[in-house]
Amino acid sequence: MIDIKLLRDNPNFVKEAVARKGYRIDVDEILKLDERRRKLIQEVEELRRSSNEISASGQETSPADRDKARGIKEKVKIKEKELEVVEDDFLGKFSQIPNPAFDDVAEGKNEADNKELRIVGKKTEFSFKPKDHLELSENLNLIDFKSGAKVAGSQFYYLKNEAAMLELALAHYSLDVLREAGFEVLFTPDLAKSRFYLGTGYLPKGDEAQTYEIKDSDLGLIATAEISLAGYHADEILDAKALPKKYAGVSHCFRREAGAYGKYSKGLYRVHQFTKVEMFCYTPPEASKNMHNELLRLEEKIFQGLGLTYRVVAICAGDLGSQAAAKYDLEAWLPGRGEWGEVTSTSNTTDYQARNLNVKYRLADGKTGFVHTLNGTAIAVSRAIIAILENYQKEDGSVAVPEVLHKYLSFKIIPTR
RNA sequence: GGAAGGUUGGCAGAGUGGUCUAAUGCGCCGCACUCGAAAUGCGGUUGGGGAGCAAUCCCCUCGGAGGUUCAAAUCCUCCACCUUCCGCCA
Repeated sequence: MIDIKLLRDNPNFVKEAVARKGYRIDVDEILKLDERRRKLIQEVEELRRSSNEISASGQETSPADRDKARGIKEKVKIKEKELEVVEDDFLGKFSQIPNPAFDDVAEGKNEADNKELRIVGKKTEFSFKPKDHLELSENLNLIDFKSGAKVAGSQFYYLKNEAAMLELALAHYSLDVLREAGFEVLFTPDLAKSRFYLGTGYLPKGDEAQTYEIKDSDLGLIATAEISLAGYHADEILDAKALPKKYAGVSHCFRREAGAYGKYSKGLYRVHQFTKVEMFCYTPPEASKNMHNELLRLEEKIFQGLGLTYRVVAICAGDLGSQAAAKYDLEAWLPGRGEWGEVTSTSNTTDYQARNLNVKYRLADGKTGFVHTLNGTAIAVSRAIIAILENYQKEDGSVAVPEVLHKYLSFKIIPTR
């Protein structure tokens, strides 16, 4: 959520920020609720004060005072109920106000208005007609969607043979890059309590349920390790000297992708389960912009290392979602479809997540404040596999393996069968 | 799955109904001493919220939610988590 003071002191800024992101929220209504809420708080507190006065005065209390205190308590109960209703209403609406986009984020309504910053590498050229990853993985016996569908449903799969080894190698490779960059490596839980999977991480526009929930429990399968890594320091006050904290979290990611059928819903591109190495950082507020650049730089380093062609896309205000103040995507060139496909995403969520999860830091003078949190994909393995298969395929149908992965694998080529 | 014991401020840890406005220690901040530092001494230091220009005042906060009482860290109920032991298991 945003800072409530920002809303009170500068409602017009908030209204503009909401409009820039394309959200429809009645800010004035929220302000009115806040006023009402504060008035009720004053009334409740005044009642409590007078009752405290009676019992905190000394030792035994007279029967008359006891009656009086009992009477006050009745009134408090009624007022508190009233306050609770207003408070819930207020909080529900207030927490929907999105994190304002930075000033330097481009205006725009949706994906179409995102801005290509640069292309790195050249679109792979072939002397033959390149196949898409579906055909390649079929021919090379790498992915079994049919059995995946039988056992778990459509858009589940078995990763087989060299592709399975490739998955491990890609994770290992990206972790080595991140360890060298000072990241602490964690395998996180693949499940989290609702407090963390709601509102923390991956939330699509719209209200479709995105998370798989565990029956009769408060747990859900995480859609990204961003959720488990953001929860890692929830309700903690971190020493300013210990910042920034940089984590590389490995997890499986589970997404229901409800209603997301379309052109690219076949194959590995959009699946219900995949492995991902996620970067997640906690920084002091003044350091988050630099860290965001650092995360983008690392994403590029990883993809450059793999020899893949990509472009960097700056996400416009209307496509940021509620949490991010700024966001960059990397899109890899996918010859099989002849288009760019999103492979990473890095966001600066400033103090928006930290306020929800109550993550603070303490300065040397004892003052505390909310940290900034940032996240970025190091490698979404399934999509990286698509990019490798489609870009490294050869005319005879075999696929070469990027050199940087050789040291993790016992093969340098995925041979034809 | 069974049994027992726990959860107190940044950390450790005392506190079993009434100045708890939470002892004490560590850490941290300020001041004094010092050329400077260490040591020492003195003072400060949970977090959140509300009123006020401010000084300041008030409310809440001892794992969470309810309850008993004029009064709850302390008593009762439920829940979560942690530790140890037994069983089972990779």
